[in-house]
Amino acid sequence: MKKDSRLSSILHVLLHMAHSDRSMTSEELATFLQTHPVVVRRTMSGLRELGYVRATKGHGGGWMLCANWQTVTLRDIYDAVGCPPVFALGHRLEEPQCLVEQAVNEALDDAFREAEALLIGRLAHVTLADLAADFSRRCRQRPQRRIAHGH
Amino acid sequence: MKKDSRLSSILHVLLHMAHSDRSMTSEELATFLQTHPVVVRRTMSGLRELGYVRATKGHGGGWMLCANWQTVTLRDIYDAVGCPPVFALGHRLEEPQCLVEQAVNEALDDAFREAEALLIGRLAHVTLADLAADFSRRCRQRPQRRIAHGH
DNA sequence: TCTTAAGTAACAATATTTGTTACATGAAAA
DNA sequence: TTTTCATGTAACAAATATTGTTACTTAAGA
Repeated sequence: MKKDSRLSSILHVLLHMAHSDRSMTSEELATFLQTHPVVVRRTMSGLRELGYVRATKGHGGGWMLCANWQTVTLRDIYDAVGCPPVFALGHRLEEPQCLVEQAVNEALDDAFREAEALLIGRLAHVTLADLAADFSRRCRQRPQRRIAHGH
Repeated sequence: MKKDSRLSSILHVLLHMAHSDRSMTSEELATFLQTHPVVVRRTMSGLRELGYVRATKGHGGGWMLCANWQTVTLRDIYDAVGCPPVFALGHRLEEPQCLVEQAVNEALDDAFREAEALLIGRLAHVTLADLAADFSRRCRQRPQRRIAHGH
């Protein structure tokens, strides 16, 4: 299954915007992501509606941050891009008639619910400022990662 | 992203097989899943290779359980179907050159790793016997779920 | 008025799971 | 021995979701 990279992409461009004092066009941001400007506008639209960024048209226009860097968390950004499904695993039917299938689904859903709660909770405890500080810290402490890093 | 339902499907048919004392054909199992017999053979092949089930050809043939119901866990079945990716969320690039993107990816991966470890750990603590017992318990304790259940 | 840049709809490309067909292999029954 | 049944597997089609692209509109500034 193709993975949804909108959260990762948006966080990437937000950090770049934080290091710029002027507005940046969709084309500039698309260069960071090696993608198409329309993809940037589409993905950023959720953040604009929630007031985390502002877009202006015409000469000198583009995208400006207006989120509170200290209070907005990765979970807020996850919500802003539309709360995409977390798991690639699922059920054949959501509301099966078969009792056996109901039992299997509920047993699996127990585990899925816990894992999702953990993940979202972790995202909710990282602010954009934390992420930026983490970026700076990584650069200072682990410069060797600039060359190559495993996955 | 389309969700992978192989784990759910396989557990479903395994529970049905547990309630049968004869071998069952791919066609019978496919009826439970409302799918095609070839899908059953394809998905079961991993379990066959690991010795959790045995398939016999010809008249009276089909699939027979030979897993230790007390020791084989949902995690073993997850492995048997090929350890499909857990998350629908991911990164645009796995090994980006951009330092910002590296920092974002690693921050997200920390959360993903924890959530995946929790999920897999939960699956590893549920044996097939547990699941069967849970099924029986659900039937006894919550018969109203037979009619409808939310999701 | 012209140029720049976002907003958006519509559609193509891409990737993954699922569904299907076709054919080979093997085992049991007739 | 031939027929029938059932799995094994490759190849391909269908369905679905994300990503990429084009075309056009709206709006702001030079």
